[in-house]
Amino acid sequence: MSDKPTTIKEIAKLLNISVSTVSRALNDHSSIGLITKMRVKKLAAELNYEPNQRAIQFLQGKSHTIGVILPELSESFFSAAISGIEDIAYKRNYTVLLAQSHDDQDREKLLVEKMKTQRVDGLLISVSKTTSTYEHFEALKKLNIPIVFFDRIPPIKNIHFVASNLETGTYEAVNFLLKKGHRTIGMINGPSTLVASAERKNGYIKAMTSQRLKFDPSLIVGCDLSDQGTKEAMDTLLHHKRKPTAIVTFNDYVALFAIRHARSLQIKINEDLDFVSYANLPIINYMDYTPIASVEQFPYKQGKKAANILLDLINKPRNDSGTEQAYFNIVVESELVINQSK
Amino acid sequence: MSDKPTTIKEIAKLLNISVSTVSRALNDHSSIGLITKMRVKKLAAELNYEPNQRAIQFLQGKSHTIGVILPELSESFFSAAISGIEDIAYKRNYTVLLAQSHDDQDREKLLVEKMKTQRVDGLLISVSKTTSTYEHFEALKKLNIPIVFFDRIPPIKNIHFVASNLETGTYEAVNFLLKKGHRTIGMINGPSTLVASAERKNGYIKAMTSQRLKFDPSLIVGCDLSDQGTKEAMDTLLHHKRKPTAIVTFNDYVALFAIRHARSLQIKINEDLDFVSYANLPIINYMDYTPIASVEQFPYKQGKKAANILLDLINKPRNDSGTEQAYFNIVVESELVINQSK
DNA sequence: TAATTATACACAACCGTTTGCGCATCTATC
DNA sequence: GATAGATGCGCAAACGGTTGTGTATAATTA
Repeated sequence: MSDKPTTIKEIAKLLNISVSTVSRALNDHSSIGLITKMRVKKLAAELNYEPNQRAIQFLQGKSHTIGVILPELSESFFSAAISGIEDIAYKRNYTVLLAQSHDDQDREKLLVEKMKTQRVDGLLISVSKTTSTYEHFEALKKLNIPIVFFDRIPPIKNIHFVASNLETGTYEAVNFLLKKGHRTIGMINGPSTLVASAERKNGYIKAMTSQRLKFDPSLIVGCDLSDQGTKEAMDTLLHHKRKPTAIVTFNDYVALFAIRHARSLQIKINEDLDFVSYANLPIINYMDYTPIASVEQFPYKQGKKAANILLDLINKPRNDSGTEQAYFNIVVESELVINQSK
Repeated sequence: MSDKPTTIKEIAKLLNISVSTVSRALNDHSSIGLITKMRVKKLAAELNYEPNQRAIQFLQGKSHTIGVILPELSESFFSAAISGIEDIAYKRNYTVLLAQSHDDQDREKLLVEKMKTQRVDGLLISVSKTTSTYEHFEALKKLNIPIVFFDRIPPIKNIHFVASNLETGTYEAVNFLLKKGHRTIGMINGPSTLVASAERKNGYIKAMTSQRLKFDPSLIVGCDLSDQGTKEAMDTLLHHKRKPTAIVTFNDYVALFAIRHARSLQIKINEDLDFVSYANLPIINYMDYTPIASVEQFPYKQGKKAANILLDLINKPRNDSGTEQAYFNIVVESELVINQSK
């Protein structure tokens, strides 16, 4: 029946007062008399009046909206992250515009563009794997739309970001294995192009050398993270002249496949061979043969932190003068979690 | 340096022409001369002009935005669904406003309210578990903002919805087990308050009776879906006078825990006891002891379908006359997927 | 050549709300 | 009783586009 939402004009007309009076009455402005305020509020309530946010956003040049671009929403890391982002946005009365790049650079560029024309107040982004140029972010910077990069950080200077430091977690993980008595520890690492691979490697090296053990580079094998690649990496390690008694895998998918492969070779998991991985999968606890420990990256927490930083940037007094801008480079320490169930 | 985005006014002033001419030139209106068009477009490109979508949305009373309210983004079913929703929205040039209710009725109400004040063109929602009243949806209806309910459907009349029919999938699942030779089939079902539990039960009964087998209600045990509840349900079934040789579990979490419990009792999975479950978890394929088959609900596909229906509703010519409104009640058939890896 | 018709642009209203400013009316002060 | 200050409200501009209508100039036709 009723079609268009009630406007302030209609209220004004019905009460024979001006729109400005209605507006001020609703906002409890001091210059409006008590009786008028009451009359306006009463009618507004009856008509289910609600201010048109689009109009206000337009008028004020603020959208109270943040854009979020993630590679893949169905990846549990990112869905946990967006959950944290949305929680903070909700709490701080912001709205979330969501989009996924599907790890496609071109789509990512289009999405950044779209976010810009949508006039988001800020952007939170985890860049796609294929992204190799970064000019599309410059445009936002020029418009003073803050960007907070998240988890997947582009290799450029002067940016805000939140990411986990896998080095410390890896260090803990390897140390944990060393304390358990392992001396030959293998690692199935990711592609060397990823920052995350380097961090894992560094953590490994630090742990070994801190125990005055010699670092053997051949115990770290690269992997394209596919099932086939994992299998090949495992075979390389298992045929190594110093056969490892424990293996650190790049992520849970790799771990699970590696474990399965090892079991098919009659290797006894958690007896002959221990695994440590990085937590991507929530249900690892339900499984039978699992890594004995995981490096947890706290995606939900990271999402919350990134969102908070972005909103702080949006609401901080503008950096009008030529004073130097500070960049938030937040590192969420990863942490080793010993698998309880085993 | 540059602060505010370029506006059409600035272009007009620089070229000494009117804003309307600039607008029409940019939109290739026929009444604008070729030379003028070129000049305008050239300058617009130089100034990186982009139309302010917020202004256009405001002017046209359309936001080209759909709201999506889901209970929990970190649940894989919903993250897969939002992925499908976003893909369709992107393809059809709509924008997604995302929020999660955390299965809290009050928060859900607030979010619906917020979506309304944000003037979304339509709403896609999977209602929270605790939602028991439904007036907050009525307000949207009055404003002609279409709602498509999704997966979790409220028990009210005259609504659009997309949901999966678990009855057919369950029927297939039980039938599959019967064909494999099983005669005593147990079921760990969910709380009887859920529609989904009834659907599973009905599918079970239909499959049994269609094979002229007697339906034994005591072989279906309810479960609160907790680990402890699962364990108790399993014990009930395993101590049943007719010990089942196969069990259908409410979801993968229940299945995995049930399997672990059975194994701890020295029961040989897939020899002494077969399991069939409902697919919630993407990585079930990586596991060692898994259900031999799963009822797949295609959340990604459901998300796409729901989004498409919503956008069709938004863009269909208004139902001005008193003609009856048709309601989309789309049922996405669930489907039995035989576990390949076993 | 005058009348007609395109052509190419400008003017102005509009969307819903906020907000600075101006202007009455009333009360208090001297 | 005149003046000052407070009180309560209206007017109008502004945000950035779109679009219907008006109008001057140029091209076409009779």
